[in-house]
Amino acid sequence: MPPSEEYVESVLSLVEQIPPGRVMSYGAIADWVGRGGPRQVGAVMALYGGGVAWWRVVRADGTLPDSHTGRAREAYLEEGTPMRGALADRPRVDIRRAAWFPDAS
DNA sequence: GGTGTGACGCAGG
DNA sequence: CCCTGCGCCACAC
Repeated sequence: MPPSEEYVESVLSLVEQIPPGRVMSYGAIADWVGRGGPRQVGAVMALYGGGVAWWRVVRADGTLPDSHTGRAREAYLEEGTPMRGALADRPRVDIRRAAWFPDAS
């Protein structure tokens, strides 16, 4: 069984609010929606994240899933997302500068 | 009930 | 920087 429709909606709608150049971690999203955990958020993104800015959802340490690092780099360059080692083969978002929360614009 | 599995998180070594 | 181990939530077997 896939996650409930409401849960999927609450997660995706939150992801859609993340401004360009900013990111949220799986755990932060889970805390904000108040249901499930980081792994549930990850499951939602894996199944239904294709329609949103999935590259703005990263791990708490700023890294991304290996399969997405390559495709995300171009988006990061365009949006000017703060990164560490932008030119390295393993790009890493500077989570401390790029982290975003709904109430903090 | 028990076990395994994840687009995870965090503390240790 | 690397690798482990354990906690975590929900689900499938």
